[in-house]
Parts: sequence; structure tokens; C-alpha cells
Amino acid sequence: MYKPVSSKVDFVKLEHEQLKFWKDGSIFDKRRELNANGPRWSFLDGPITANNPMGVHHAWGRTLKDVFNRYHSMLGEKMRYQNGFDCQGLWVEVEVEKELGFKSKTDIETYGVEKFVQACKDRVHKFSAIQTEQSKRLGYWMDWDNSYYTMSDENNYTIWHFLKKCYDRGLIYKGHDVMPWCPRCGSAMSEHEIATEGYKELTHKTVFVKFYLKDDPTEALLVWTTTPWTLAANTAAAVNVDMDYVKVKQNVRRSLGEGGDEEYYYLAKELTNILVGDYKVVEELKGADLLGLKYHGPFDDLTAQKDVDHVVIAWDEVSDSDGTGIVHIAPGCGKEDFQLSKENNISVIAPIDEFGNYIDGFDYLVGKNSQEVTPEIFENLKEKNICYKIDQITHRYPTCWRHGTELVFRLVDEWFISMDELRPEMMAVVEQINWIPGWGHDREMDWLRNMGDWMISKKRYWGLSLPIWECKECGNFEVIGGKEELKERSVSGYEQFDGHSPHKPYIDKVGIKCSKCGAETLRVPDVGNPWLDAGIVPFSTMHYITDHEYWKQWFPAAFITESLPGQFRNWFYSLLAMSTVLENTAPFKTVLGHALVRDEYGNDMHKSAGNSIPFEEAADKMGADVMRWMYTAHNPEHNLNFGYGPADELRKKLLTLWNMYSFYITYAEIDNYNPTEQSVDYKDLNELDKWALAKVNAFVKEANKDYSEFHAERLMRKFEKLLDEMSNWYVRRSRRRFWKSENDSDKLGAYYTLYTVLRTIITTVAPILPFVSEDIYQNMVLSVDKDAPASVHLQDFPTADESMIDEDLLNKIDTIIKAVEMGRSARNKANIRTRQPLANMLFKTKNIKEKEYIREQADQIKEELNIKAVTLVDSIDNYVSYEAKPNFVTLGKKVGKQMPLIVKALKEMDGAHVAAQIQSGQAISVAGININADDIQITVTEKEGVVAVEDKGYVAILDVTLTEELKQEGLVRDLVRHIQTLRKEADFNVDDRIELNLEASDEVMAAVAVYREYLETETLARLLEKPANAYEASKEIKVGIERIIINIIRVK
RNA sequence: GGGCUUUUAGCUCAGUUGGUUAGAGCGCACGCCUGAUAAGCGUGAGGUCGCUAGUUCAAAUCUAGCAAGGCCCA
Repeated sequence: MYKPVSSKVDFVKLEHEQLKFWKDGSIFDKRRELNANGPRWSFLDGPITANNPMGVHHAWGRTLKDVFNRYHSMLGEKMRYQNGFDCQGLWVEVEVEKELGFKSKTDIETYGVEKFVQACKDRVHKFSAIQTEQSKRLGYWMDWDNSYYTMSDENNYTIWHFLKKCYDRGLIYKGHDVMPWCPRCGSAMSEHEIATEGYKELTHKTVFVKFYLKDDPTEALLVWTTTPWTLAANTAAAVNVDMDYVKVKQNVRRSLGEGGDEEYYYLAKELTNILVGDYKVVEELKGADLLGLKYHGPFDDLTAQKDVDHVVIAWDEVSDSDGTGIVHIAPGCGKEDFQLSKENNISVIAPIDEFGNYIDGFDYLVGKNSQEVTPEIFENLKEKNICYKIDQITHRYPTCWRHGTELVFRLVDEWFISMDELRPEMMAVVEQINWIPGWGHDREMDWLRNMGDWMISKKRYWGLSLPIWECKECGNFEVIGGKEELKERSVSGYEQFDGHSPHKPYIDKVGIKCSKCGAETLRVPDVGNPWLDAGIVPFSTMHYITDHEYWKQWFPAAFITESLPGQFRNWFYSLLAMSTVLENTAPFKTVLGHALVRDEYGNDMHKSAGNSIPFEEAADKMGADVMRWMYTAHNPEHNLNFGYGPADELRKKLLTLWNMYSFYITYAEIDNYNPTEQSVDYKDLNELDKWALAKVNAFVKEANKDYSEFHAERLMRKFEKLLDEMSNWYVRRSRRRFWKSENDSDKLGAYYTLYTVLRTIITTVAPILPFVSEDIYQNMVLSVDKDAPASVHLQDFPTADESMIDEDLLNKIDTIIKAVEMGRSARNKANIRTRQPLANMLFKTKNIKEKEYIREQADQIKEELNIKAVTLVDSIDNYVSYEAKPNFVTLGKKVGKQMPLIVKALKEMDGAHVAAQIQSGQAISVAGININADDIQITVTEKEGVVAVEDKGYVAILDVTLTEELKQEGLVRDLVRHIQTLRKEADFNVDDRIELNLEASDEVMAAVAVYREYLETETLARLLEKPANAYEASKEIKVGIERIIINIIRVK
């Protein structure tokens, strides 16, 4: 009937079998068919970058996605199951460049943009295929043949549509920005690229320069810079208006020996230590006093500087921690400088081209590289007699993470979406969203408050082609909103483009006519910011443009989940921005964020550190179910410590489930138990069974709540507790019912209950542990229930039968468990092993109701604790002392400020007396206030030298007197245990009958005589009066002081 | 400098609306069962809940400040 189940199980092997079963049986397709007419549940997948194999950090998010998808699928809901791949952007270019051995953009141009773009596409296809297989291994159920790719035409053209809408609202503009720039890449770096690994400790030559004032040629501002090449683009100097400055007098020793001239320098009062030689402070002043001063720039001789007015401006970031307190401002060479130029309306000069060489207008510097020109600049400054001194500095400086090149800051044309108008709209949209964790809302709002305009261009090759056609003649630009529009507007080159994806280089062939001046214009060469690609997916993948009815059915997404760090300003941001522009509504209702994967000791995982675990290795060693358990059991807002240590703990817990199952199968097979033919009415079950069903139904109820609120970690805590209760109480307490020989209704009740419990559990956790639950289901359920669905995952998600959640019963069994725990504690304290029977345990409960419970269930306690009697007592004065305390929870609300009075008065009253009154349910008067029995708690403390245990109002006291009879029984139980062990060692079957011979003292034999029946029953033995001729196993053992030889032989 | 967040047992983490004996797992110590499971079970030790002040009859929990770590922004 059932397939035999070993308690030894290979979970990894099992997982591969179930993967095959799902595939061969088209189980996923069957699930979709079942739900074809169900209500919709719209999950939206955030695209994974298809640039490398998936790692264990991706597997966290993908597990969460799958878990909630599977839950909703078991509710019968219809889903899209569409996975997404993020395809375009510099990350892919970088890897392809590495593959091809490229060093710079010129290598790409030489190689050919067309071939390069194709290589990028190929890489994406290669890794999307790998990631698909990895995801399947994880158990992730998706419609893998229908994955979306952000490089698809539909995705790109939908972004065009979005950009066109921005353009129509007047939000698109061409701006300038100063970007960190790698002269080797010929490209800007994003802040992110620098922040991750870009800074290096470098030493640079620095220079202090004199900026002579126009009004007085003997006075100069002292200015310091670490980037001498930028002096050629100086247009201003900045001071802090509130800071103290000084004017100092120095004698100038000129190199030509003129000597003796006096000059006056301005600098911060705190920084006079940089001065060379003697000086005299002739005036103290505030930064404000310097504002507006005009000076001769350091490179006024250059054509580019011809019309520049150099002036002193205010900047509150100027400090006196280094330099001179007067800051050289070159708006074409620094981000903050550029910002200041806008605020103060000062000139902007961009000095270098994309390779870092000076451009036209810089006369004798033209063509020279900014990184190599420093010595020449110094010479030039010296010749002009404006070099005060040369120094050096070691500081953290940004470098290119690919080339190691020092970055320069360069003024470039970029395309932007103006965000100020969208800011309040997006903030309103954020309010519509359920953020998990809740502070995600605050983080997103903070980003939105502070966000600048969105730079959407990148001077690279592989990505969205920005649909901006800019007229070289009149400067007008237009945004094209789709392929059809482009075709209509095109005046040249469309045939060359037709049939290609909208990527470089073909798209760049298409010319349109400028609607202002009629000139033929081409597309700007830039590609788009990749977050546009991911942000559009609530529209593109749901066919916003091509099938609007379909889109209406699936938008907005009910749920998204992604890794938190970064996404507030990346995916969440782009989703919000794009949905706000297109529909002014939230693109998703709930977002669940999760943190980062660390190694098991909490360190960052790095390939170089040797502590990273590849996905395949984890799946092969710990198994996907264990991985999924680890991911779902963890509070997602905190980093997860992933590793084999934690995995092993979870594997043990998984084994607990497995062993219950294995236990069930072992006996159900022997008894030929079939739950479909031998089901039992609830009313005929015993209390233990009803308790188990109450627990399981309560669990199902909680599971529905936790899944629907996206809190898998809460569910997993309850699951672990339930497993422990079922295994270590229900199964253990029920064991004998399974192996007794008669097939009575009690036994059937046990089978029925255990089957129901196991089936309900595996169904409830199937979304989290899809493999092991399937494996159990295939054997335990499908072997007997021919009408059951073909897979655990084709079942409906269970609903709790609330009528079975009997609170009284739950409380009752909890009280029993409490009594047993306390009894065990007392035995430990008395140092008496459980095998030695004891005569009595006195037990005191908190209240009368629980006293009844214990009375009813005394047999259970006696059996668990191996004691002959449980005596319920009210008075235990001899063993414990009492103290009365208020019940703070209930009384606090009633009496408020009088609490301290009551506490004090109760302390002074006789505890035993109060306890007696409370026990009888009387109200008592404390400090003149009448207090109900319910509002008093009696705490007891065991007296010295008594084997008593007290906990939260319960007291257990063991009678440790050992009579001769008890000793005899204990001895026989020891003997039984040894015989059982010997049977096992001799490889007998559990149901083999044996003949037994004992060689022992008269005392032992006397004990055996008394408990002979017990001994024979337990060991399936017939005690031989005289030795047999031969034995299969023999052993000498020691029990206390007795030596006993055991001989056994199987009866054929 | 601003925003968010973390700080509870040796380690990793729970701790709902404030209620006076703060929990779990691992680790540790001691022990137990031997007819599901030694890949098992139990008992125990271990915490001034980061610090300071405040609100309150009552604070791990609420408020403010401080300190240290993390993420983001400037």
C-alpha cells in the first residue's frame, strides 16, 4: 500500500525526484488550469540582471516571491507567473568588454557597435537561461517560457511612450552636469559606481596660488587646490561669510632677487600656519567683508577666460580645516562648483574633452592631458609670479573601478526629467502603498524630498535608445513616442533600421525633419538609464499600449518584493515616477523588502574572501527546502546570516517532520490503515487527538493570516513550535496506541488523527517546503486516496475548522504538559532517573478548573513521569512559603495610583493566610480596599531541602521514598531496557518473539518473579526456567550493585 | 549635517496594545529514553534589555538626549 519510508532520508535526492515529477506530470500547468477562472492576483516580478549566474542572495527574494505566489495559487487565484530579466546597461557592457579584452570605448568602436550590441544580447540570453535553470532548482514556479526581457521591443517602446508623455508635459530638458568621468572609459561614472569600490588613498601635488585683487595689485587672495589643471577654468573664489579671516603682510622674496617688496594676503585666521616665513596680521575681518572683491584669474591669458569676471562669492561649506579658507571655484570641473555657478550666476568653463585633454580655447594647453599637465601648470604659475607654494596631500580620491584611472570631473550635456513638478504627485502615490517594513515608506519619502532631476542619459552603447531627436540647426529637440510615430516622421534611413530592435547602431540611421526649422535631424547618441527599463514593467509586461484591456485587468500589481538597500532610489523610485506620469497612481499595492545575505558569521560574502556560497553548492549540500526554510524563517528587514551551520539546525527540524511521517507510514502499513475507508468521527476521538486537531487548526488559521499579510517569518515560528508539540507530545503520547495488537476504535482514532495532522501540515507549509511536502504527499496521501489531487500543490489551501479550536482543551493539555515538565524538573533535582518508579507526586494548580484537568488526565502524567499516583493538594504549607502579590494587569487598571499601597500592604500580610482565602475564592480587604480573588496572585517558593518545584503558581512535590516494591520494579525496568538493547544489537526484528534466560542473584530473581508478566510483555519474551542449549545473544550487565547475565534466542 | 535603522543570554534572534518571574534556537553543564528519531529527549546555568534623564501607580516597550554600528542623502 505505502512505499516504505526510511528514517534516513536524502533530501537533495528527494528534491530532484520531485522536480522530475512536476515536469513529467505538468503539475504547474495543471495548477494554472485549475485557477483559470479564479479571481486575479497580480504579482509583478522585479527583473533580475541577466549578467551572471544567480547567487544565494537572489535566492532569498525569489523564495519569497515563490512562497506568496504558491499560497495565492492554492487559494485558486489566477496569476501571470511572469519572470523578468534585466538586460540593458553598463553592467552587461562591462562583462562583455572583459570577455573581449577591451580597455576603452575606442576598442568598442573599432570592434563595431553592431557586433558589440549583439554580444551584449548574447550574454543576456546565456545567463537568463542559466538563471532559469537555477530558479527551477530552487523550486520557483514560473511560466519560464514567457519571461520578459527589458531589452524587448515592447519594453523599449513603452519607455518611449513614457518619455513622450514627459516631453508633452515639458519635463524633458537637456542640461549640463559635472560628472565624475573616466578618461579611459570616455564615460561618466555614476555615484554608485564610485561609492562601492572607487575610492583609493592617493598622493597629489597641491598648490597655493595668489589671486591678485583688481583694485590693489599688492593684495592677493591665497587659494589652495589639489587639482592644478582646474585652475585654467577658475571663475570664482568662495569664502564662508561667518568665518574669521585675516589680512597679513609679508615681504616677498622674488626669484629674480628684486626682494623687499611688501605684499598683503587674505586667508582664514585659523590657517595662517600655511604661510611661509614671517608675517604680520594687519587686519582681522569676516568672510562677508571679502564678498564681491574682483581679482585677476590665474589664467586670464587664455582665450577661454577672455570675458570672465572673477569674483569672490559666499559658500557656507567653506571651512578652515584645510587649505586657506578661500576656495578655488571652477564650475566646469566640480559638482558643487557647478551648483554654485548656477546660484551666483558666474561663468562656467569646461576645459577638457572626453579623454581628459584640454579643448580649443586653452591655447598653449590644447591637447595636453589634465592628468599629465601638473608640472607645466606649476611652471606657468611661477612664471606669472602667482605661485605661493607647492605642497602635497594624501587623500581618498575617486578612481575608475575598471581601469584604476583617477577620475576627473567634467561638464557634460545630459538629458534630464525635471522632477520638481512630479515630486508632490509621487509623494501622494507613496501614501497608497502598503510598505513592509513600515519604515520603507519613510525612506522612500525622504528620497523623494531630496531627489534631484533624473538624469536619464548615458554615453554608452548597450541600452535603451533615448527617443530624442535634436536639431543641430536650430537646437530644437523632439521626443518620439513609439515605433509607428518614428516611421511616420522619418525622412531617411528607416529602411536601414526596419526589422531591427530599437538599439544602436541601426536606430541611429533614422532621420526625421525638425518641426521647427525643417532640417533633417538625428537621434542623440546616448542610451538610457537602466532603471527606466525596470520601472516601465508594470506597463510594458502587461501590454499597456498593445492590449490595454489586458493591462486594466492586471494593473496595479498586488505585490512586489525586492531587496531593500538601493531600491528606494532605484526600482521603487523608477516604478513610482513612471506610474505617476502615466496614470498618477501606485503601480503596486504592497511591497515587501528584504535585506542582504551575509555569511553565517555576519560578514559580507565575497568571492575573494572565500566565504561566498554559490547557489548550486548550497542547493546540493543543504537542499532547496532547507534554503527556503532559512529564507522564510528570517525577519526580512534584517540581514540574513546564511551558511551550513544554520542550515544544519533547520535540517534537524525538517527531520522531525520526516520522522513523524516515517513513523506513521511504518505502522499504517503494518495495520493496512486507509484513512479514506476508516475515517473516524470527531466526537469519537480521544482528548489527545482533539488536542492535536485543535493545535493544527489554530495553526492553519494563523497561517492564512500570516501568508496573506506577507509575514512568512511569523508563520515559521509557529510551525517550529507545532512540530515540536506534535512530535514530542502527540506522537510520543500516542505511540502505544499504534503498536498495540487490537485494531480498536482508539487505534483508528490515532491513525486518523495523525494522518490528518500530517496532511494538514504539509499542505499548509507546501508553499515554503514544496519538495518534502510533495514527497510525503505522494506516498502518504496518494497511496490511499485515489480521489486526491495529483500533487500537494494542486490542493486548495486549508481553512481552519474553528469548532475544533477548543480553547478549554488547549488549556487542559497545556496544564498536563506543565505538570509533566515540573515533574521532570523535580526528578532532575532529586537526581532520580525516570526508570525508577516513585509512589507519589503532590501537585498544586493555579485554580480549581485546572485541578479538574489534572484529575482527569492523571494517567498521562503518571505514565510520563513513572509515578504511581498524582495527588492534588491545596495546602502545601510544609513545602513552600507564600507571597501574595497583586495581579498587576487586572488590578492596575482598576486602582491606578493606589497600587503601591496595595503592594506594600500585601507584603505585610500573612501569605499563607491570604492564599487560603484566595483559594476559596473570597474577596479580601487590603489597605481598606476590597479586592477580588482574581486580582491577587500567590507566588510560592519551595523551602530548603524539599524536592519541590515551583513555577508561575504551580507546585510539584515528589515523594522520593523508595519502598522495596518500587526498587524491585525499577530494577525490572532496567532489566527490560537492557534486554531491548540486546535485541537491537542482535538485529532481531521488533516483533520477533524470544526465549529469555537470566543468570542473577536471588534478589533479582525475586523482583523478576513479581513483575514477570510485565517483563515478558515488554520484551516479547518467554522466561525460561532453566537454561536452553544455545543462545543467539548474551550479555552481562550491571544494575546498581547487581550483576546479571542475559541470554536470548528467537523463537522460530 | 539630515533621514531611516540597529543595540535584549557566549552567538543568532523573538518580545503584539506599557503590567512587576523578559523568551526561543544554537553553544555550554548535567541527565534521560532505548519499539519514530543519538541526525533523539529532558533539566539547568546564563540577561543591571547600549547609556542618561523624563512621563507613569508601573517602562525592554512611550518621550527626549547621548554613545556605538549599518544603509541612504547632502
